[in-house]
Amino acid sequence: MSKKKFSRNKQEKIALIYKTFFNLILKQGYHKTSTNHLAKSAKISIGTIYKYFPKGKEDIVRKYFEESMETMLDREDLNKVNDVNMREFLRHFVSDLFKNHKENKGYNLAFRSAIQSDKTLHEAHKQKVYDLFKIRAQNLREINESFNIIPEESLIDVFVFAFNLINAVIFHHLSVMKLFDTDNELIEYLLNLLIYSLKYVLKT
Amino acid sequence: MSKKKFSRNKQEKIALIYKTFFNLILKQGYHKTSTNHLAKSAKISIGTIYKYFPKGKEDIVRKYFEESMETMLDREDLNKVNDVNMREFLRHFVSDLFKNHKENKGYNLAFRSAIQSDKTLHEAHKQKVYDLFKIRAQNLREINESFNIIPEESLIDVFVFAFNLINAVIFHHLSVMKLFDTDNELIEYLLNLLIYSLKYVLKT
Amino acid sequence: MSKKKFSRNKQEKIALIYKTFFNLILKQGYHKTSTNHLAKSAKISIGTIYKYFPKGKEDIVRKYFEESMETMLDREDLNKVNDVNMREFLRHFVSDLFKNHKENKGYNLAFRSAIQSDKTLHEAHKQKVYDLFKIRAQNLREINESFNIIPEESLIDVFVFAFNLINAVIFHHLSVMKLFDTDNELIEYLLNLLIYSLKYVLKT
Amino acid sequence: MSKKKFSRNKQEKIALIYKTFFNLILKQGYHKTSTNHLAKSAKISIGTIYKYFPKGKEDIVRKYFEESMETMLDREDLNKVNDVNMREFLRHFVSDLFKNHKENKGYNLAFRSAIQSDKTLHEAHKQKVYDLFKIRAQNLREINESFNIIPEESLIDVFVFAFNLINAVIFHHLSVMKLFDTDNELIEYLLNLLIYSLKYVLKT
DNA sequence: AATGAATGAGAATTCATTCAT
DNA sequence: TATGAATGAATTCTCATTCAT
Repeated sequence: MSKKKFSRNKQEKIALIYKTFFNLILKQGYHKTSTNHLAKSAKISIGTIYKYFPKGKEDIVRKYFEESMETMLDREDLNKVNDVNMREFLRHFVSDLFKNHKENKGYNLAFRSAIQSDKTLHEAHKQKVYDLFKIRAQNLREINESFNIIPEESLIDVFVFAFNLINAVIFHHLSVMKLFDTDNELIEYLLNLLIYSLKYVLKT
Repeated sequence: MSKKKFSRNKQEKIALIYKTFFNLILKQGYHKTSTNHLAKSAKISIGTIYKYFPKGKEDIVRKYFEESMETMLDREDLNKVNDVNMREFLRHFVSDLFKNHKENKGYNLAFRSAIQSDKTLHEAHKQKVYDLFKIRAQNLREINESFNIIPEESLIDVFVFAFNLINAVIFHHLSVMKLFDTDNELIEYLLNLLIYSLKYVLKT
Repeated sequence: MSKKKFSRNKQEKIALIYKTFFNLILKQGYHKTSTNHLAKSAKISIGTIYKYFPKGKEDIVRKYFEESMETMLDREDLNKVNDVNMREFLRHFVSDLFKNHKENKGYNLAFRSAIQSDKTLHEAHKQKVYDLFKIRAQNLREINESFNIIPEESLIDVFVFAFNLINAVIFHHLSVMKLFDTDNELIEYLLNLLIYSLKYVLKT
Repeated sequence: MSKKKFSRNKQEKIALIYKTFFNLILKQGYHKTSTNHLAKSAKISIGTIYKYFPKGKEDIVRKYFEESMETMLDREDLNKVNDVNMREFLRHFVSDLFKNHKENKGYNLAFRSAIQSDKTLHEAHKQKVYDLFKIRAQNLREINESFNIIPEESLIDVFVFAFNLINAVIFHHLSVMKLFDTDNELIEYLLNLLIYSLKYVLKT
């Protein structure tokens, strides 16, 4: 019981750190948001922050991304792919990204801001995205034979590319200007964009 | 005459600062590039940098932005559209953005970083982009009647969207990995992407 | 308990900063005493100084002023005047100013320098001095009826004048050359100066 | 002719430098007034300032004082002293100081501010005052035998002391609060103060 | 586990002064 | 003589990170 309670406190504190940190980034930008400032804002000691995130700011951004991606990519249905529901699979992919963005709009804006401000972070993020899609690509190739025609590297590259492309559109739609009347319209558009891109890049 | 010489030196020095700064950013990222470091790299004294750019790094980015935006807006060939070949016009648009990105990668990185901690710059940038496309949209509507069905505002929005989308793809492509064998292939892909997006959003 | 210990260290550290700072100023003058130099001298990190005095040198002077003025205003013996011995009261006044000057010479030097570039501080100082003498003047008028002929405002003005005059003499005496063999001689001289000035200005 | 013209230009430029410099000090304080800032304000090149004042700010303050003192002390009547007109001699001394202060109030305030902000300047000023009164004391002792009773050093000290005392009162009167109804009243008061002080210090 | 005082490398910035033109 | 671009040492100040309590 005490374990659970501690763990809940821990989770609450981490959530508070994320929330405060990303809010500050949104207000002041990544660089001007210092760990000390974050500690004061969150009314948590700087020591506690370094306990959960030993590498400081970088760790906060990194871990936030890992957590949000891992929950998203752990969906069961994404692992059931066959020829018939390939389009459906991609639709899920797009739709999940969109949902995640929509639900965590503020966080994701701040996250983007952080990544664009810091080269180390940017590189680390790129690597993480690559690693995540490597696992996914390997999975896909195990499950669905039709993917074996494509070399693993290419498959990963295409996923990464698609991931970034879709994120860019969603980001633009959510924060710059709304171009689509309904969410479904946007998702349909993104899906077509994705399929076209895949076909183009994979030359099929 | 002596005045001219001074003024030439001044321009050369400013050009040197720009060049060195954006190269350093390319290597190390924006916030790891300090003004002192920049001075050493450019073999210029720190005082000289602060003479021309009193607010330091932010000023360098902002002034380069102001200067380069003027040239961007003045490009005659892009503002003169004829109805002979719409696809050709859009290809120019894409190809130009691509060239610009390739040539100014350091600047673009710097700009993305600088924008985070400088809301005025951010707004100025958005405004400039909007103005740029307002002119183009008006041009298009004058020359090609089919655009008159679309309200001017929507047309501008779509262009801004396309601009950001293409920038995102190019940015991603350049910094992450090469999915396209040649630049022309990428441009062709982007062109199709753009045309598809325009059609979709404009519902034509 | 741990809190108390922290708080004691904090006060000790602040006291150390004051002491070191005013000693350095005595040796080198205000503007040649840099915060880094101060940190090294006090064997304290520069960060600690900026923790307690976020605006650096100006803050050190200002905070010391605020703290010391409170003590100065709180001196009971000076605020209790009886009519037994007016001359004795004025001697206290002079002697106190003299002691204060001798003990806080570094601070006084610093203060004079700091005031030059800080109008708020200057005004605050003038106000404090005024308030200080307002209380004394009121006291005097309550106790000694002969002062009731003089309007309160005039009485305060005369005190402020005397305060500044005596400070000027002491300051000059301490920093330039010794014309008086003993401190008591100087005090006696100042007392006569004061009494003569009061008589002259008040036309009594 | 050309020589005269140049020389007039030079004098005008020097006057302009004094005026601008002391105005800036009055506004911002001594330290915050940089030579570069001064050059811009006076619309004179920084090189020109360093031509006339090779040691920069320090030189400006120093030379201003020397010039104003030398004109003041060059008065003929000051050199005609005898027992009878000793009081008259001192009255001249006081009255001249007061006139100088009144006519150059702004400059003198700024000068005071400069000296209080900079130890080197302060020391140099003290030395200069000492030197000036040394010459004067020697003069006096040559002309008027009654001064020979007093050792030279003491005589200088007393003059310096009196000079500072009177300056302090005048400064206070002119810039802090007016305590005397007419100038003559102030001068009479100062004269008495001076005579009393001299008597006290010289123990005669 | 939690705290927050303390650290100090290093970034930003100023300014007196020089010197080529 | 006059100019003002250029210099760089010295200063102010920030912030990620550690560690004793």
